[in-house]
Amino acid sequence: MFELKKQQGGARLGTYTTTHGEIQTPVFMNVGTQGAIKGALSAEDLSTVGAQVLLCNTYHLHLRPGEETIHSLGGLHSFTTWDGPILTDSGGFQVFSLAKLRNIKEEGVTFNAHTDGHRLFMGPEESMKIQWALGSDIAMAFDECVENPAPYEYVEASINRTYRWLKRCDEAMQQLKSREDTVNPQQVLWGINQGGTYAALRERHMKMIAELDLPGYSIGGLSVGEPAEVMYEMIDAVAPHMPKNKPRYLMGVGTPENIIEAVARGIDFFDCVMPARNARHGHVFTSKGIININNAKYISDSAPLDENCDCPACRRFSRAYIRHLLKAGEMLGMRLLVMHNLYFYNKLMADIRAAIAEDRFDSFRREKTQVFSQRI
RNA sequence: GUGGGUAUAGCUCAGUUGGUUAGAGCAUCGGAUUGUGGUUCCGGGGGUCGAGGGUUCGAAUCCCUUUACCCACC
Repeated sequence: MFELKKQQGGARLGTYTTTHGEIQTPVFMNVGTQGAIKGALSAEDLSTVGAQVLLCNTYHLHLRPGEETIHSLGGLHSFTTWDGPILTDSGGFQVFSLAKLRNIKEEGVTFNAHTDGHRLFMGPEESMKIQWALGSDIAMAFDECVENPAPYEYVEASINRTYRWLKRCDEAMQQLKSREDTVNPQQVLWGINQGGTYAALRERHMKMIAELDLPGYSIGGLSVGEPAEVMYEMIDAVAPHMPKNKPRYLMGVGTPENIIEAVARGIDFFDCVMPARNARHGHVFTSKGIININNAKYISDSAPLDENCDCPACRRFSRAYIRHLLKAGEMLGMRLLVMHNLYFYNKLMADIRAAIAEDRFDSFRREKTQVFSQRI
């Protein structure tokens, strides 16, 4: 399923094949938590911004409209009309980030829904059942994302539990896929590495889950408040123990600089809410650095957001117009900004792939990490 | 013309029996955001309290004069 085509230093160029199409890696997965990218983007717009993969969320879609509804309508691909690859997150992170009162036990987690506060339970079997019903191409394991910082003893106990949960996820998925009403028989399960900011625990846990021989592995629980350097150290600790011929996914990351640095350390898959969320607040990624379109200096700026960008917003509209739309609360302002930022991220990944293919990733890395991080 | 009312930040308004450096919301300006609760969070700037005079240790607050606007009546 995953073909590693080339390596330059730590950076990898590959192709991951699903029944809904090939994914060229390194890749950025576009986050559409509730089945759509926030900012009024449709499945059609996903193609426009160069998206290869859509990421949806088990927990949110379970709350509404419910996985049974989506299953009865033929699964997420049919429901959203996005015919490309879809990855579903397991809900593990949402339990950690959204739920206030959560009670973690061996069976799973009891917590309060963020929508109306009702008590609900989710464990490995529940998460797999939902993701199976949704019919995503890649299902993520139900894991525990521990807080940062967390005591060593707690994290150690947690990775053991997350390992047991992973085995239960694997078994549940095998059983479910034998059912006649399976929407996506080719659905696969990826495992998630945890271990907080303890390199030794990260490494130990990675070795444990690698033995299960799953078709993909991810690193979770990072970019939750720790410095970027610590995150890079954790990747360096884990990556050497990830199977070489399988995709590697760094969950929830990150800034353009974070992504370039992680690619250099051997990561193939990324996802992050940052381009979309920041866009909604006027924070724009450009080829020359970061701008805040809310700033007064753009009030009569006739230039596009990024003169080197070919996205629908930049091809046609001025900074002044988009700033006005955002200030005036017109939905189009948000939509154009989200489209631009996602186009930028997907283009960034295409540029990274080209750089690796042409043996110039090192210079690309040196040149771009600085530029993309600066404010202009 | 007569009577009544109002006047405090760009806007809408609080402001206790007169008592620290006159506040809020919105607007404005800037920042934050990392496996997304879609208008969020944090911070900054901005006032001759309509004007002038008086009382008082001290006035946005009390008194007088005046100006503008609003309402009612003639």
